[in-house]
Amino acid sequence: MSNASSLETKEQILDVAEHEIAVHGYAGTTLRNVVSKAKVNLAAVHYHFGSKQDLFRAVLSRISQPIVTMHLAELEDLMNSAAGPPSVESILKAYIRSSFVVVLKGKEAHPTRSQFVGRCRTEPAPVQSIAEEQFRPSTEKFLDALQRSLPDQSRSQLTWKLDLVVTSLIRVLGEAGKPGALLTDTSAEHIEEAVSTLTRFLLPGIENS
Amino acid sequence: MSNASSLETKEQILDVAEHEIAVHGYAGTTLRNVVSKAKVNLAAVHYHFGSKQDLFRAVLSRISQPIVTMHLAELEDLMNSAAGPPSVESILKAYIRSSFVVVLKGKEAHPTRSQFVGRCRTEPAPVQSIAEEQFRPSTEKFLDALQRSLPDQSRSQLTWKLDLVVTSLIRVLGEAGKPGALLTDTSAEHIEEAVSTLTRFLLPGIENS
DNA sequence: CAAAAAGTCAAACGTACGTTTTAATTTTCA
DNA sequence: TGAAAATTAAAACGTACGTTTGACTTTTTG
Repeated sequence: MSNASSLETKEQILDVAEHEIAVHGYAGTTLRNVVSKAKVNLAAVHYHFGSKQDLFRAVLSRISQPIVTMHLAELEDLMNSAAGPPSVESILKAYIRSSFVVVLKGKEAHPTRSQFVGRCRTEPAPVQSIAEEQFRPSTEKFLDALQRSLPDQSRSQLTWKLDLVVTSLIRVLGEAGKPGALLTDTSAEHIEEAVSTLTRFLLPGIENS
Repeated sequence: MSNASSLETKEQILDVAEHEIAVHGYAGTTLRNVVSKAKVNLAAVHYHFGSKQDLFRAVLSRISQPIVTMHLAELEDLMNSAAGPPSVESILKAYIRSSFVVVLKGKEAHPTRSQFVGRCRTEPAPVQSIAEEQFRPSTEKFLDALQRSLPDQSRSQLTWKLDLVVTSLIRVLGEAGKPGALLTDTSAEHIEEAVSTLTRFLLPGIENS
């Protein structure tokens, strides 16, 4: 069975790999660099994960699962809270807020996590499709919700609009802390303010035409 | 001196390198793969460009220089065409249109070029800053223009807003042709329509608050 | 408390990388 | 045309990669 020290090893590898892939990309990340910073043996990666690609999947799952779970729960709440379709603003805000909250939740990892997700969307074919797959359930549900509240807009119209919403929020999260960024601080008040600001920035474009 | 065949060699290397870096990223691109597809000798890369990083700079310059030149010219036109500051819509539309036109101009290369630029913005430190540097003159000028037309908004506000504009237009260009994308066709009419649509999507968020 | 299972470790596997070297070939131009 | 410059070519340089192996150590458990 597994013991505490093996769990520590696995988590240290995951932590360092997440950071390294976020900073250097998948191809730019070497296992030797990962195990060096994680202070574990090189063979531990293959013992615990099997291969570099499987390690990537494990890192991605650890990030995406809480996000998707949070998204679906928030959407469920929204659907049950009122009769009739919720407003576009409430859908958009729920999507943005839950993304921000779950990504920024961890004390330390936030720039790493959002850069990791952002990087996945521009990585070469195998990596990018693995990521898209993992997030698809939540984007599909939100697309459905938007479609119900905006029946006059075509599906493909809402598709590229939601895609730009995701693109924008990932950018904001990834740029957090840099000069001129929308998100300068990760305190609860600043997060909520950034959520409102980004919602206000994107909402009219989604509702119009 | 240089002759026709050496120019061909250089351009073939640039063409293939642009494509390979766009698809596989800088770290994921190998010179052996580049010279193989370009049908030139491995040593030709170092003879003509010096190193892998210098090759990257050359590829980036070939892409960024026409874009920046076009941007500055369009902005110049805009400033001279009317008395008083131009409308935010005209500034935004000029920026988006000129980006679309110059990137989509070449018959073949458009998915490659926009993916290349998009990738540069999320690449690790040396690569990303080289790209930011190359595009800074045009973004600075557009930021100044927006500031003049929106004096009530702070500089940092306009900074993240323009950053999201750039982020969005790169995403639209990079996703061109995929199902559900905003840009499905690269005919002149579709380009102009996409420019208008994206402008309409982003304009209210930039003007408000 | 041993036997078995789980985990760690150092070393080596073959492969591929960016770069350099040296020589052969082609192009330029007095 | 023939020496000089520019370009191409093949081979090797040292390094680093992902992965595998086999022995060693720790933990689990009947």
